[in-house]
Amino acid sequence: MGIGDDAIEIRAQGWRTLAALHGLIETSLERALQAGHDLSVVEYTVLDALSRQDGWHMRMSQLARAAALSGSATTRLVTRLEQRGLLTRILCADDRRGIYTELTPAGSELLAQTRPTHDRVLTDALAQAEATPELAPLVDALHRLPAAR
Amino acid sequence: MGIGDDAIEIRAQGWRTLAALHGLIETSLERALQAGHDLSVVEYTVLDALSRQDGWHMRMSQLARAAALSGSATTRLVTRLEQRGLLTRILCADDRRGIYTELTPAGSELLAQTRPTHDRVLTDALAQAEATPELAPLVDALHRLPAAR
DNA sequence: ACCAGATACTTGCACACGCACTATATCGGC
DNA sequence: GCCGATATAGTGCGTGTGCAAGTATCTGGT
Repeated sequence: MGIGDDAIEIRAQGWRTLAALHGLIETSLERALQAGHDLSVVEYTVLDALSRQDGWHMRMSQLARAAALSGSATTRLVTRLEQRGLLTRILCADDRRGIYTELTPAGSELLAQTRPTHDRVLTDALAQAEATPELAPLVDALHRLPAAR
Repeated sequence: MGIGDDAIEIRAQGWRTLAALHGLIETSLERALQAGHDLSVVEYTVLDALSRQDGWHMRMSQLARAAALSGSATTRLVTRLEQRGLLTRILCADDRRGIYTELTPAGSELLAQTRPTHDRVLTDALAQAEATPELAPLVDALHRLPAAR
C-alpha cells in the first residue's frame, strides 16, 4: 500500500457523498417540477440559464455545457422547448453553423411560475440532506461556498 | 423582494455548482470505465458498494438507495450483472420477500481491475475541476470533508 | 482559388431509466 | 387462523440520452 492511498480513499468517499446528494436533490426536483409544471430538471436548467443571460443569446454548445448534456441531447431538448413555444432558434449571421436560442415571453412566464416551486423544493431537499449525517457536512460546505461572479 | 432572497440565490448557485461538478466527474468516469472495462458508473457503484459490505449481504432496496436508482432500474441492473456472472441473487430465508445480492469472485476480480482506472480518472477529473474557477471552491470543500463512518 | 481539417449542429440507433401496475410475502387487528 | 394493509421485487411501456455517422459551414495552408 502506497502513501497516497488515504488521499484516494478520501476522494472516493467525497465523490460518493457528492453523488448521493446530487441524486437526492435531482429526484426531488424532478418529481416536483414534473408534477407541477410539466418540466424536467434539465429543461428548467436550460430555461434558467437562458434567463440568466438576460437579453443575450446562447449557442447550443454553451447550453450543452450549462446543462451537462451531450450535443445531440441538447438538439432534441431545444427542439422540445421550441415546439412548446418556450424558446426560439435564431440563426446567427456571422457564423452560419451556429444557432442562438432565446427565451420567448411564454418561456419567461413559465420560468417565473416555476421558480418558486424550484426554490422551495431545493430548500426542502437541502434541509432533508442536512438531517442525514453523511450528507450534512457537504450541505454545510455548499452554504459556505463563496458567492461566485 | 423579501429578506431571504439572498439565501435562496446562494442555494441555487450552490446547486448549479454541485450539478456541474457532478456532471463533469460522471461523464469522465463513464467514458473511461465503459471504454476500459465495459462497466457503467452505476454498475461500478453497485459492485463497489457490495464489496464495501465485505462478507455481508445487501438487499435490493439498499442497493437502490446506494446507487440513487429506482426500484425497477435496480432490478434490471442486478439482472445484467448477474447474467455477466459478477454477482448472485440470494433468496433470504427469514423474509422471503427480500433478495440479497453478493459479489462473485469474478465480480471482485473485475472490481479490483477497475478500481485503479476509477481512482485515476476521478483524481484527474477533480484536478481539472479545481482548475475551473467556479468549481474550485467546491472541490476544495470536498477534500476537507470529514472522513465519514 | 482550392482543398483538407476542424467546428457546429442534426439524425439513426440501441439502451437504461422512471412511472404505473402486478405478484408474492409479511404483519396486525379481530 | 383469517383477512385487509403494507412491503418488496419484477414487468410493460413510453421517453430521454449518448455514441457514431452525416451534413453544412468555417479556417488555414498552399
